[in-house]
Amino acid sequence: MIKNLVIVESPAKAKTIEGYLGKDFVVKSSFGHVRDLPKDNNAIDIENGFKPTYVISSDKKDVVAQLRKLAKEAETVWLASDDDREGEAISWHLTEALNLNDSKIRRIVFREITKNAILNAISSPRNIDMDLVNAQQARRILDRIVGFELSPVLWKKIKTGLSAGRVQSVAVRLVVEREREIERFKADAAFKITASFSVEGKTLDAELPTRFKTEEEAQAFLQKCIGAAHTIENLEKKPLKRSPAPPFTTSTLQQEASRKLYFSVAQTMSVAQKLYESGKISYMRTDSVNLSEEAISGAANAIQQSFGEKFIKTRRFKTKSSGAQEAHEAIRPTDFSQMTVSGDRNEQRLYELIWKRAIASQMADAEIEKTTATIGISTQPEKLVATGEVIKFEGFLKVYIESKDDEELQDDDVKGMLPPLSVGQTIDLRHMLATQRYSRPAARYTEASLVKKLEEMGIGRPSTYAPTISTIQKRGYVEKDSREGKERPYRVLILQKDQVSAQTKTEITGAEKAKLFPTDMAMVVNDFLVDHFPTVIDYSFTAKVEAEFDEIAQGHEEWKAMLEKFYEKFHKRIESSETIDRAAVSGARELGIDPVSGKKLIAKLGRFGPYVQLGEENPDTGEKPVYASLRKGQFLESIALEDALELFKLPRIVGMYEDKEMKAAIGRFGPYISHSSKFYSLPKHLDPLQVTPEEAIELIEQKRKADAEKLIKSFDENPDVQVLNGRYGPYIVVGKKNVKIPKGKEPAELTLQECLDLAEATPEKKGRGGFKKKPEPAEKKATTKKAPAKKAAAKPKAKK
DNA sequence: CAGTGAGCGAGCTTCCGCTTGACTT
Repeated sequence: MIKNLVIVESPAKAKTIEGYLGKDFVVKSSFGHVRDLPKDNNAIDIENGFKPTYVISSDKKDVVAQLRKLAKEAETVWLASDDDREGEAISWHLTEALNLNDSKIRRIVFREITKNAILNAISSPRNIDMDLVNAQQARRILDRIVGFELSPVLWKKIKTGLSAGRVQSVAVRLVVEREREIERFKADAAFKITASFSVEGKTLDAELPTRFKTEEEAQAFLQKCIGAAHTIENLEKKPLKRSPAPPFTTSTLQQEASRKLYFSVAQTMSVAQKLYESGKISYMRTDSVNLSEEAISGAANAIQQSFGEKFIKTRRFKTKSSGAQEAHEAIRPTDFSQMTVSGDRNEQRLYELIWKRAIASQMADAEIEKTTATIGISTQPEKLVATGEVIKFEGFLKVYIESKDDEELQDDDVKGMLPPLSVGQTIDLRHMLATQRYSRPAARYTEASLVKKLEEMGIGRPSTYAPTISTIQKRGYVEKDSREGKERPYRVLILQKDQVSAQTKTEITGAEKAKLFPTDMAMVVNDFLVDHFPTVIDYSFTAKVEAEFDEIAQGHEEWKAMLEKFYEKFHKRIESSETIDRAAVSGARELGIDPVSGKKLIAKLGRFGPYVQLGEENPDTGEKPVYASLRKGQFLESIALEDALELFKLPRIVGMYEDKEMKAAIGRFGPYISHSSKFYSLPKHLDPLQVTPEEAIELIEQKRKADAEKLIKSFDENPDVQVLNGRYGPYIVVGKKNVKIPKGKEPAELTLQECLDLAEATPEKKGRGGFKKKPEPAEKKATTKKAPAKKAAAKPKAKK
């Protein structure tokens, strides 16, 4: 018999809270939502006022059963899910799923996990706010309708398996539009003048505030500077203050961990999860920059201990993002006196980052003195400017400096101290440079900078940023990739010892590391959605519906009426999309005429990905077009005629070996040789266009030798079955399936039958993503070799 | 990692948001 059952969302939270409450309280977790719309297409009865059907999520059956049992025994059930829209809905779903009646339940909320906050909450329970619950239902149903009506349109018009949704489609759109912006971008160059002086053995660097458009102008300027005297005309000192950034939210943590530790957003979340579960940090999915009073005084104590009174300046930050629901604190250490933690290297590094950021947020401003020296040139009216900074008081800079994205970086970001100067002082020129500098296009998104952008637009939630980023990659819309840059020449003019000389140097431009690139599929799908469903893919769509959800939450609007209004227009668009011609959305583009054959070259997106087509079908002459797939790094929108023509040179027959052809081509994993249905990757030094038969044969024989060394056992009766030695120890291969060897079995003594049985007992790997699914007919033996293998088992499933 | 690129059309796919483990090739 228990007196009080408290239900929270997270098990780690439950553990902490149980410690705060007496033994009259049992604290359990719901592990998030326990009920949801079923996966099928009839979850919402649109005709009957969008009536939803809810089911207990399959992975929550046990949790709900356990909670139901405890709730039955308990006198009072305290529903303590998060203080936001989703949390309110979780509480409501719990009352439904656990059959709780109103007299037994109390709804309580708190926004920080501190003893005071919990006890306060217990002393002021309230009822479940049905307006807030309805706002959540409207959100859930709208997302389901958008996703489940839009995606099938894509299956019909573009490719099966594609997806669209309120959040992911906008994320893809951002990446697509950024790519096009970069594609359109034309860099313009200008000459920047810098000068280096010698002041009593020390160096003083200065710059001309204006730039010159042409080399001639820059040349003329340097010429005029020959023999000039340089004098300090003015010295100005200005005090500057810098303030620390607020403590981390999910999105800012992902950004900093990406910039400083090179973590992916998923990696950041999984490392943070471990820190949270071991009680070292507060909750990591939050949009709040707020710290509890207890945390602030904890930070102040730690600062006092390590740096002294002078460095303390407590602050209460306010959130800037409008969509924030602030159900939790900002991300912070649970114990500020712990500067480091145990755990693996990544946990330690992420913790340190969190500690520094949170501590710095409660530290004094940095005081800086900025000096600007103006340097006159006796032969010219133009002035050079040198700036330097001296830190007078470090303040928060002692522990933490926020990093910036590439696009925000300035060349002169790091400034040192100037040598001692006085007005009227003449200084010696070492050299003056006019360097050609190109403007840069907007930077491609990283995972983290895309999250930042989404958050600014109020799209997505802390719990979904990382999953959204991986969804758009899994669906084949976006690829995280690195590119080598290209060399670009630039001009430098040098004035030294009263002589002006010029030289051409080269710089690397356009190199990218772990950036997001849209695929051709993303381009085609995005254009289709923009054309036919402009509303839902509009950048302000989420903001608009959020405003309506707020109205519902306030009780000013009825949720069914809101959905009705939205659905009417949206569904009309879905219906009229039926008539769209498939061919019109293939992204076809004419590249030009092949100068050799005189045939037309077209690039388009097909069922198997982007390809180019040379020539056209002509029934009169019997002429047929030839096709070639685009390679990694090539795109429909940007591939040039000459690069496309190159594609037709591969695959190429290298020669014969054991009466079979050896073909060279480039595949998903790079260049390779194929021979008798087997593939052999080409090492870097072999070019698929140049590789000789001898080289190819050597490659095949080497690979065979290596494979033979891995082989433990094979069976003459069935060559599809082998026992091999792999990276993780011995395993069995049956056809294309890898099978684990159970403990206690000697790999060398396995019989064929044992292998087959083990393979049978191993479940199929359910991987999605590949477009090559070959469902085997269950009953009939289908051995038709020539027929396209597209027949699936015709086993009608009971529809519900 | 090939070859393919029309349309026929079985039966599959899909959303967002809240939470953790179970996976170990």
